[in-house]
Amino acid sequence: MKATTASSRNASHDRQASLISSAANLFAAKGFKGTTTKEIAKAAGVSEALVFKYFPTKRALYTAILAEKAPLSELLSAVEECARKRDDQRVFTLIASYRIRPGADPTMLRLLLFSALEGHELADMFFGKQHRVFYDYLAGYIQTRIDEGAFRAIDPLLAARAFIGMVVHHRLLHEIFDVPLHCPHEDVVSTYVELFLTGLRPSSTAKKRGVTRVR
Amino acid sequence: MKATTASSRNASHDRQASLISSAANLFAAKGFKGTTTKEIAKAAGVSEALVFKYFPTKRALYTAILAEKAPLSELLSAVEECARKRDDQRVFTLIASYRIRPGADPTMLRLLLFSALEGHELADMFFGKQHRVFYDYLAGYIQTRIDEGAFRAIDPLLAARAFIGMVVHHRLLHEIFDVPLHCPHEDVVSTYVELFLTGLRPSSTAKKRGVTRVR
DNA sequence: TTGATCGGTGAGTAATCACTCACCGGACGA
DNA sequence: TCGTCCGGTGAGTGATTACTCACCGATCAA
Repeated sequence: MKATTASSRNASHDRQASLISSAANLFAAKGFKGTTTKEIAKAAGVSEALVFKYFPTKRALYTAILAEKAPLSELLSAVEECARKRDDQRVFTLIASYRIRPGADPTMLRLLLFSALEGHELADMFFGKQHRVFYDYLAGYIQTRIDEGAFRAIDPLLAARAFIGMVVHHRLLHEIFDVPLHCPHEDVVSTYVELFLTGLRPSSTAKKRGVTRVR
Repeated sequence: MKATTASSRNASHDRQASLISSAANLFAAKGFKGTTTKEIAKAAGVSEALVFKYFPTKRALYTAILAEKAPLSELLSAVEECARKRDDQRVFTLIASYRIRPGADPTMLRLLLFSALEGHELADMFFGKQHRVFYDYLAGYIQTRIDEGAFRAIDPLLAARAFIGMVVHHRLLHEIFDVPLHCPHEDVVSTYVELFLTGLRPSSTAKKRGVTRVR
């Protein structure tokens, strides 16, 4: 019944992976509706008909891409290491550098934005895997540091969003809007981290600027 | 030769405006390639053929939208007022509230993102009108306050991007990724402003955390 | 050798796309 | 009353789309 040897199954899997990779680049560059199945086939070096042997519809191919791509976790473990040592500086520097690092490819960010804008069903899941973990983890860490008195009292989720916001917005400007970077990324990272951590430190003098909590 | 009375010219202009408005909503919701001219016509309540009487191509209609939309400047004057009085708190609160305000419609942000992602020729101009002015103005103000000793030394452009980054990212999460807001926007704004301004204040003690400038 | 089962393709198909064109009806000056 | 614009439309046009199908050649167990 099934003559699928190991090698043929490998070859089949390779084809599938190559299709996913080619399609991901095209979808990231031109969006779902902006990419044709003929282009995908040409980019993968096969006929258009073969695409539909591996994926029943164009949308299924798109879904397979979003479901597969979720590369992180090697970062999270490094961050956790620093978090245990309460090295705030390095915790935030790691996260920022990871996102701003020069070689980071824009594919993921563009794919994420396109999927959210075009309202794909899996966009939420994609966002969850790619970003939500950072917010939750960061918010938890910030809460801990507040409890320990290292940070001043602040909504930890908002603080986490603020930091990720700086960093992601920076990528957005650079990769999507082609705004040129006028200084090396290390400086960018350290400036953001410094700005953020300074903003979180408890004031030595009991500060009195009532506008913060109540309007 | 020209029997175009004032009223007819008005009617013509109204049609055009109504087409632009209908099309803008659709383009914002589904992108350029995701929107059909038939849909635009139906949304405006006219025949598809009429769309092409007013705009030679679908792309020309899109271009007209981007070229027209640029609503701000009433904000900038209010900000300048506060800037003259060196009311940092209010300067940044104004800018943040303007972008986070509850009634702000997501059309502009989505249009901006779509145009940048889809690589429209006018995307840069659109971005310039909608956002660049803020960066330049803010960076200038921050530089002034640094010179006056009110803020610590920091790259003013990066600082401006950091602040706008927090705010825009917040909108992005809310409007594009449907992340729920867990607290009222006034609190969000004041938290961000407080975080940012605290991060900019010169340290009373001569601080010594060498990581900031050199890697 | 046979024949069955693969991976792979060229040549379609129906639907949809942006865009065109011949034509309509009513307002208006003569 | 007549002619002439002019805003507006229904019914197309060719091109492109996602997707299908009949078919090919290589491989390999029997």
